[in-house]
Amino acid sequence: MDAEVNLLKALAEPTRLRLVVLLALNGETCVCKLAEALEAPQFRISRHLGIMRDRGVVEARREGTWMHYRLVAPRSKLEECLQDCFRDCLANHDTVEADLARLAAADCETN
Amino acid sequence: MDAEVNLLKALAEPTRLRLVVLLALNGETCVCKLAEALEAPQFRISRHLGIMRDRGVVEARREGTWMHYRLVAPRSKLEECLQDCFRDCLANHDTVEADLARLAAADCETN
DNA sequence: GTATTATATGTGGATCTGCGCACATACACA
DNA sequence: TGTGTATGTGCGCAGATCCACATATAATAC
Repeated sequence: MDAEVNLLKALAEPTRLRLVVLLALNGETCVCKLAEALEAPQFRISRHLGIMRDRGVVEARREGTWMHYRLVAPRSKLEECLQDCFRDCLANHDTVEADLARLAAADCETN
Repeated sequence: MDAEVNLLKALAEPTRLRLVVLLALNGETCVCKLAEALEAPQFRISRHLGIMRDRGVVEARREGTWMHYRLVAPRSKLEECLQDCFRDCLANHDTVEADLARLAAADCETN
C-alpha cells in the first residue's frame, strides 16, 4: 500500500497538483514555462518537479540548458486511472484554466 | 484547488486509504469491525475516521453504542471518479484482500 | 578561460502530522 | 444508580514537509 500512498502524497500539494494537471493537459513542458504558468518562483517549481521525479510521477529530458518535464507513462491501473481522472475532472477548474492561459502566453526561448 | 488538495491529503495516509477502500467495497461498517480488519488499535481507527468526517470524505450514523461509517455520496465529478478509481484498482491489492478477509471474520455484536 | 542563462539543491526555521497513552464520553443493561 | 462496552479526544513527542534564501551545477556564448 506504500506505493499507492506515496503516489497520493505526491499529488496532495497545491503546487504539485497544478503541475501534474498542466502536464497532463499540455504534455511535455519546460520549467520556465511552468514557473510562469503558476506564477511561482523557479526554485519552488524545480523543487516540486524534483520531488515528483524522485517518486516516479514525472520524468525529465534535457535539451541544452532547458529541462522538459512530462508525466511518466502509467505503470499500473491506478496510475492510469488517476491521470485520466485529473485530466477529465480538473480541466475546467478555474485555477487550471488560468494556469493554462498563462502557459500559452509564456514566452520562453523554447517554442 | 484547496478542496481537491484537501481531499487528496485525506487519502494520502495508509490507515485512511485502507479505510476508504474498505468502505467503498463493503459499504457502511462499524468502527470495531474496521479496527479488527486493519489490525489497528481502536483509537487510531476512530481518529482517522474523525479526520475524514471533518473533511467530508465519510459520514457516520449512530446506532446505540455503535457508530457506522460510510463514504459520502460523491458531490463532484472528481469525488465520483476517485471513488470508482479506488474501488476498481485496489480491490485486488494484497493488503485490501487481507483486510476484507479479517473484516468478514470480525465478530462484533453487530451483524 | 569568463559571463550569462536555466535549473537544481543545501540549509534553517516554522508548521503540520501521526503516534501512543491516558482519560473522557456515550450508551446498554442490570 | 453502577458496571461494562464502544467510541472519541487532549496531550506531548518524533518525524515529515514546505518555504525562502543563498548558493551550486550545467550548458552555452563570448
